[in-house]
Amino acid sequence: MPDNKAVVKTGNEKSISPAVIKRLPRYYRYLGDLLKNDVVRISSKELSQRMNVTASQIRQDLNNFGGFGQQGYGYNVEYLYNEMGKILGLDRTNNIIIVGAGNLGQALANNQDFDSNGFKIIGLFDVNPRLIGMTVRGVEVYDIDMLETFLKEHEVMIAALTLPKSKAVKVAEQLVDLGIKALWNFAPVDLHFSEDILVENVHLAESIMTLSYRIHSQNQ
Amino acid sequence: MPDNKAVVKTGNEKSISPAVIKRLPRYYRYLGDLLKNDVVRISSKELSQRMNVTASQIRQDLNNFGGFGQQGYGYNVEYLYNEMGKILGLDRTNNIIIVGAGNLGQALANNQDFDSNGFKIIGLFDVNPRLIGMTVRGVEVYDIDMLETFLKEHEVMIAALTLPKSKAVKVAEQLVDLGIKALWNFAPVDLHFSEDILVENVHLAESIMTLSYRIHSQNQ
DNA sequence: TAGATTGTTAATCGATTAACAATC
DNA sequence: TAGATTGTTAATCGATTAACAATC
Repeated sequence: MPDNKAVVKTGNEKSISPAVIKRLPRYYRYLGDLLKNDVVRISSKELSQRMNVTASQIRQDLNNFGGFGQQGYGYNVEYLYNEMGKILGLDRTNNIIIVGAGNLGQALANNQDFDSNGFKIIGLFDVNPRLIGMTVRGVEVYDIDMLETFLKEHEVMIAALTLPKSKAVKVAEQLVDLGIKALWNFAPVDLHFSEDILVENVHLAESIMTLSYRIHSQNQ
Repeated sequence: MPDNKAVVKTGNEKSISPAVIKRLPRYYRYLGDLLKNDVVRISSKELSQRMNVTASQIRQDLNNFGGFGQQGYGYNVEYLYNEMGKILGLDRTNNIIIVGAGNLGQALANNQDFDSNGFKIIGLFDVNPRLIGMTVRGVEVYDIDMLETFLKEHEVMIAALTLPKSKAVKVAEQLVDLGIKALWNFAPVDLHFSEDILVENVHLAESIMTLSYRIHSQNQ
């Protein structure tokens, strides 16, 4: 009987490095722009010049997911754009709720970029009675007490956390308990859950601080 | 006559790697939290456990800027916090203008985190007559035509760009012409200027896309 | 002093770039 | 076919981790 070690697969066979993953949306954006400008094909070299990266990196990155190009030709823009969209999970509708309907939550709800990429904001939640009942771009603001009911009735994977630091951790725990799988966290705290709960942080204060650092370190 | 090559310095003698720079604000945040909780001293080991990084990395990162610790003792939290603040340029007032006074611009203007770290939003600008004249948290929204006048009267290094993609590039060029040194760009475009103009991007669409990628690639 | 913990050098790991054979 | 450009392997570069002598 032949031993069949290495036959059992660990789920994620070839895991893609975080560095690569972070670059994917930028490729997608450039390809979308090219498509809009009716560019039919592009070589890794030309794309590299536009994006200010190396052609080698582009080819390496793309080949993590398959051979999308053709020798002597380059890449078909529309095909590659669509394939990248599938890789990014943009070929389906990703329902999102926004918890915290203040300025930032409303700004997200109003952002058209999301809709056009398959993200659909289907509800905002807040504790503030002045906000509850409002609609933002057609999306209602619900009482945060309605979360459980709402999440039973709608399939939602992603919750954006646009609420004060003090409430973020507790609400995040509640959301995870209610079945949310991914947190898009705008609060200046680090959230820790089990491995299968995904967290993507947008730390604005940290972003502006790195800019400040660079300004003040510029000339020594 | 001794040759004195290597005496002329290139300005930035030991340039800090981008990876390190990006971690600095997070250290600063943790130290601030520790300080608030009246923790007087902390070892790299304990901090590493709280932050979920290696102690080695913390020591390496900090030692890019000097020896802030003491053998056998660790780091004095208040001292290190203050030193990090200086490194990040938070020990002075950093004036900011926000160009684009929509939801996102208003959200930034309302964000208290910035004030407490030495960032001061001193003006918003927009083309929309409905917004012009409004105040957000005490800060006025000006006609975008007033930019030149305003920037002559105020010392501003940083401009936040919270306006539509279509206008971002042109307005950015105008701001650079008017002497702005750093752009905090929220529009989904890449801005390219000469080396001394700093750009920090916050690409929200790209952020949510990486989350989407991770969701859909989770189980194969 | 003994114990703890830094600062720093050396080793490892991972990511980027270069090179080129394969091939359209 | 000849030229162009990919896919992929190998070389380089940079960042992280480990180790430990220095020292408080």
